[in-house]
Amino acid sequence: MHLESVEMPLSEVVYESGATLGYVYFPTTAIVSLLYVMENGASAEIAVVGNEGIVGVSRFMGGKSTPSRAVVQSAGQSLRLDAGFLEQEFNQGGPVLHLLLRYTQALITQMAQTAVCNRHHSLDQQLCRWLLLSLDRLRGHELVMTQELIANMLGVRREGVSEGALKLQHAGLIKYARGHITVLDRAGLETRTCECYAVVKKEYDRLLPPKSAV
Amino acid sequence: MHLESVEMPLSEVVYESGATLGYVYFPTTAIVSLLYVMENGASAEIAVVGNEGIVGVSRFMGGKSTPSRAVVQSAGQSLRLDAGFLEQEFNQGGPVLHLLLRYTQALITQMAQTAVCNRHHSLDQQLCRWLLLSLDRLRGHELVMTQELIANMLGVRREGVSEGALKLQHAGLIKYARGHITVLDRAGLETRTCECYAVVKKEYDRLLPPKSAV
DNA sequence: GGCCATTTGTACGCTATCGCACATAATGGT
DNA sequence: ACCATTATGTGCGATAGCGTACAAATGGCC
Repeated sequence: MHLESVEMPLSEVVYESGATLGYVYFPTTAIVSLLYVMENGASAEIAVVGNEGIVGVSRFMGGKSTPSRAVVQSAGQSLRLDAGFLEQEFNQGGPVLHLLLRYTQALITQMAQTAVCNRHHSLDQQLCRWLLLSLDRLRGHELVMTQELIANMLGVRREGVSEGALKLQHAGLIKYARGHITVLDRAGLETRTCECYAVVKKEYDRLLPPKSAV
Repeated sequence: MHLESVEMPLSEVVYESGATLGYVYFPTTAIVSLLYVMENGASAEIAVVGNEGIVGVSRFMGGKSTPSRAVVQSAGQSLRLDAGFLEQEFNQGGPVLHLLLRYTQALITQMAQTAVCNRHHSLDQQLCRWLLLSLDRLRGHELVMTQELIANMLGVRREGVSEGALKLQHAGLIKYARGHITVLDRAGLETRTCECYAVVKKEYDRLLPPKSAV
């Protein structure tokens, strides 16, 4: 069979910047972060992919690689599909092709909104957005993630995340403990985040209605 | 014929956020900016499209619309194609499909890099990047563009652009005069800009080698 | 039970950019 | 030639986030 389940441990690099992708991944319980690492080592997250999406879009888009890196943000499982097989399927057109492309458009929206958010919104707002994005892609209400790692994703200082997380904790929205965040008040986060979260969410719902499946 | 030439005046809105696209456009001499306008009116450019690309990618990606707006950044001409016709062509697969998708991937790279750049680089660097992106899509060395408009694109204050442009002018890299910028030293701009420009440029060259045509 | 590495909290000066206010300069229409 | 409009230059205090340094707390491990 071309499709097999694989375990994805936290911080695993799914693919490296510029590398040709041998597989594409459909996260089931894992969450994967697409991020760009700069020459000086600083990084910034470009998009998040969970069970709604596909890691390795560039493979069927024709480029086979991208300048970004994919890292496991939340450990879990994914279905791995041979890229050559997917390409074949893709080239036959039909519903598979259209579903993949609609997902890609949703991904584009997320990237675009990330650009806007990076430009205009406060660290606090972005932190809330990030927590919500992760939460949407998780089963429960707890994420395993240090402030250091969140800072890497957002492309900010760890101290900044520390302060932001404290505010949220004091407000009773989250509970933080050595790499374990429990979200207590989801609605509260939605109040504090910027419009970017809702824009992306709405677009995902529009392009990928819950019923659709491969 | 399905393809016709249209004039695109400066600042024309090619399509509005959320609107269904009736046409897609292949700029020949025009340059189009994709930007997102926030609730409070502030905006940020997400990508630029010139004669290398297509305005209205979302149409064949399946979404028919996007949350962003397309505005003419530099007046000129474009070829306009009926979206339905393109879709039809697209669905037949083959080289047209693959070219469009490769372009879309290049566009994705540009958006991703914009996100990174917004996060990490200085206004001065971003200004240089912006000038180079425009320059690459123009015939000559002169762009018609007020500082106010550049500020809108970059999502920064007009005063910031003013200061940045002055520095460049004093360094002899550009000449600025009431909405007319002449680039005198392209290499100088490349020195001052961040790595983002080169990353995107390289990826465009890789995905869309000069010889390819529809 | 105690040690050490990891994670988180806090402080402080620095810088880029913002928001606002206003001065100056060039252009075009009448 | 004049004036209104548009475009650009400049100054200032405010602030968000940075870089750095260090302290405190927690949990794993021997």
